[in-house]
Amino acid sequence: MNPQAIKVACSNCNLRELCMPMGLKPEELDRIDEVVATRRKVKRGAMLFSNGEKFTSLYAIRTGFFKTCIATEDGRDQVTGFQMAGEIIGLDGIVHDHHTCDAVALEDAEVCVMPFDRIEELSREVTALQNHVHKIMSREIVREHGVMLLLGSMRAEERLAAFLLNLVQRLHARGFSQSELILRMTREEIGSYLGLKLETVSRTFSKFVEDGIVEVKQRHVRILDTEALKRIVNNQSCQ
Amino acid sequence: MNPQAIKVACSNCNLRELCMPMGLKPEELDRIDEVVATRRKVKRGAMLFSNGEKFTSLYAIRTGFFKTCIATEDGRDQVTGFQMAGEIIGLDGIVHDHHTCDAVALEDAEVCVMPFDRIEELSREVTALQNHVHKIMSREIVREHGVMLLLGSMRAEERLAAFLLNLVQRLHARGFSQSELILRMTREEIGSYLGLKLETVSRTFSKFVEDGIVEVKQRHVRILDTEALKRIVNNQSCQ
DNA sequence: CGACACCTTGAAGAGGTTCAAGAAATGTGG
DNA sequence: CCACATTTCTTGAACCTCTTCAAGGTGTCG
Repeated sequence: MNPQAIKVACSNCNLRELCMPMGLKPEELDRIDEVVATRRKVKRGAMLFSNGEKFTSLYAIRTGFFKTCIATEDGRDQVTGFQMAGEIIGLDGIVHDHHTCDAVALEDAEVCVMPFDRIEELSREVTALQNHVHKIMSREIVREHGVMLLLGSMRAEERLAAFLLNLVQRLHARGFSQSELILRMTREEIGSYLGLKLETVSRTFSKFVEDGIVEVKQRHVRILDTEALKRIVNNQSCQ
Repeated sequence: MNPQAIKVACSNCNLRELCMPMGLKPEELDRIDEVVATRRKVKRGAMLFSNGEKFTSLYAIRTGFFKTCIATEDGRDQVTGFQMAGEIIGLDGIVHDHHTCDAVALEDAEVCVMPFDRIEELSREVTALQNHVHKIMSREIVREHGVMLLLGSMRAEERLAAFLLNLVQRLHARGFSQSELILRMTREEIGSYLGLKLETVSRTFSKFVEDGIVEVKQRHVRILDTEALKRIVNNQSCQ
């Protein structure tokens, strides 16, 4: 895999508002361009980085779809997130200068490589960038709180409903449909993320179909009743 | 509750190595002292900050023990972490300038108040501080990955074993016993953190006692067989 | 077109929850 | 300092959700 060395600019990237700070002065914007060293293509199924690998850079996803996951010696495996265009990946590597999870492309993808030392250097000078980096990390912490809530207190239907709502919401923010989506991951990967077995994911999809909440044809999902999904997530059981 | 305004210095704090960067030059150390504005005492049961509250500062725990938790409108509740001396709390607030969880003192506590704008300002000048802030946030992200693995793939015994090992390990790093600890939280709070009901936590403790792995008298726990706990966490099931 | 990966569905079983009752510890006010 | 109220913890029994095991179906890619 040869990392393709295409020099590119954030300043005319249409994802800028997703992965970079907004409201920059022109001269700051020029400096931000220095953050992105190169772009790199990652084939479906290939790893962007893997557990144990030396940490050098954060990556902004330009196109494609990733999963991050951790695997333990004893064979356990946990998907810790799914990432799409405009999202930043690789934050786990900062603490120990080595990555602690794998990032796998679930479809052909392209990322902007942002060497972290350059980010640190530049964010000492451009306050907006510094603040942006902090917010990105904090956002990831808050997102994970949400996943903990899901894994710790929700039942299968609630988990899958929350998962679908979260996916369409993020896709919608990127200009895609509010009601239709194509899953880039397998039932098993969804299950891993949601703390369920793939059979349970499949059964729960089937139940949603029976109830007229969604249409499912393999990985193609059409949401027929968003409100019903929201009710499933918010209502019931409590504690 | 009157926030006690005692001006203090990191430079002679024995927790420095836990919450501040190491290997600073003397002049940098002096500057770091500027980060801590005041200290604040928090009574057992009181909140350091709460969901929705304006974010202004990070807090370094000097003494005492906290839990952080999120509560949803529909009555769900999830403990997202337990924090002890030397740990930093409040990172969730950075993204939206408001806290998204509650931080509750589980015993009388004292924290160092570190206004975040001051942290940002200073970390533009002191590279070691900048790097330290990044590492702290990344560490929290990695910790949460571990919790996701626990919640997503472990059974009750494995969760409790992992929980106990994590607690003693952190306590030991602070000079306490490797084998004895006092739980500062209730069974219900442990359960919330581990995605279990309090009865299950209680039963699992009882099982560990039967198996001669620990001694439990209410909140006082003595670990008799650390290796057994490790085996419980690492071995079995897989998939 | 055939091999392989992925998905669905059924039936049985296990692990954890729920409900309930009682015991132990803790805190409070007289 | 003791009595009482309250919180916390333990344990049992029934139940339920999700998992496990198994088999067959569907889709995809070389």
